[in-house]
Amino acid sequence: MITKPKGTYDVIEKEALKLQKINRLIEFYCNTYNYDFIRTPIFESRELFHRAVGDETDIVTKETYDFKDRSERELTLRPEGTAGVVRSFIENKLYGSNLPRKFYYTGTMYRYERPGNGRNREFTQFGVEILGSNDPLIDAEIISMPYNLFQDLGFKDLIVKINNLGTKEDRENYKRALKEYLSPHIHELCEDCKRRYETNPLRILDCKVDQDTEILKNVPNILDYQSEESKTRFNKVKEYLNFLEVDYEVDSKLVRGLDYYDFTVFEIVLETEILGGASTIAAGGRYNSLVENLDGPKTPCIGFACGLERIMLAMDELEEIEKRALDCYILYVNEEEKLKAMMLAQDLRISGVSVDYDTTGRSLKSQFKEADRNLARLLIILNSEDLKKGLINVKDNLTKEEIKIDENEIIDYIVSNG
RNA sequence: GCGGAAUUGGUGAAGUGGUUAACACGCCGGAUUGUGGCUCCGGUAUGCAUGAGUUCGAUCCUCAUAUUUCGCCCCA
Repeated sequence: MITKPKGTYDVIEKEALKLQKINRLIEFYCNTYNYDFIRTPIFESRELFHRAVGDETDIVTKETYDFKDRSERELTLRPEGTAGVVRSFIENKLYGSNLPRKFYYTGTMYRYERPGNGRNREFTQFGVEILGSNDPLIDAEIISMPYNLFQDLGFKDLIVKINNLGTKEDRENYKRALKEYLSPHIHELCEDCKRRYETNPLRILDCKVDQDTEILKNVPNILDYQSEESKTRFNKVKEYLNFLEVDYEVDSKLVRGLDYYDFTVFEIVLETEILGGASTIAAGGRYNSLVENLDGPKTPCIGFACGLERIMLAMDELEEIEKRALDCYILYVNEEEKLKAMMLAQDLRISGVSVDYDTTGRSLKSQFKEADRNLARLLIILNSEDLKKGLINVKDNLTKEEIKIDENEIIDYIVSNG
């Protein structure tokens, strides 16, 4: 038997219902927020991700699916969605007018990592990118949008964590102060942090091992190392979030794994047993230098991405999603009736009524069961005797009332009662 | 990339080194000679993740592989 590749999964049955529900809600929300749909390639040139996500990030150094095509082009399966959107924005010269551009997408992303609960090698992200506005109001809006959407889905225990990374200069200043503070304590840190001290000191902040030590508790605060302008900006974002009634907490140790972020960064966390260690369901931030770094004009941007698999997992805690109900199920026994069932189904379907009937040779009893499994509202029970008189039996599957309808009026009757 | 656990039908699962692998749900058929969802009866794994080994004999022991899962790392 051929099995699915490691870290992939099939969306079927209950999962399919959950995904459809999420997708409908996403579509609805993005319309109300006036976000335009965008689709970009699943694979891009390798260089794009190296330059956008960052050469030294874990995502690029050890998690990408890289391959060469038959013409030796170096390609990479996208590990995230922002780079492709920004590339498209630049390549199609969308920066000329109509700023800001607001895009949303859903699509599969690929990261070669250890699969587990809420982590897959092929996974789906819903994301939004707003290019061309540096207004703190946009920061607040892009945080409140998924926040509202998740609440609408039924999630209660949402925690929004925000932080301000400031400008590149701010971060350089802070890194210097951080290293200065940590240098006498290096030997007390965990092995990973010793390495991070040189490569990416900011990441020490959210280390799980050293988190509770005195050293990290008294670490300098990134918010104290920012310019007045940066601080003012952050205060505006928080003020707007208050107005939008987003319940947030400032987490000065929140740093993100992608290099392109500056100023506002945020995570939306869902506290639930089901998700275990994978409780961040959406995350994003501002990336004001990325367009420029990818050879476009200087354009301030912000975006977020949300992992649909994690949401689907967490939805198990919510009430059951009901299956799509069928308007009508046709039951028959003999060949003559079967032919009639087929033709009736065709006429009804053309009229916009959802209809089905058995094609496996089931007994009449089983056909009733099958109708119930499909949550059929009306049953058409064909009967040769009545058919000869031009009559068709229609049974209401709720009230169990059955009536005989003239063959010529059947379509109208079903359409108006279905 | 490192360490732990798991893998029996459509599903939930019990079980044993030796004839026909419990039980339940589901599904299919019948009782009900064309109107069901209750009841009763019957059927439903030539196989216990895959491959190899030990053995007279393995689903059960050993090893390898795959997948899943928990923690680390990282992230959505």
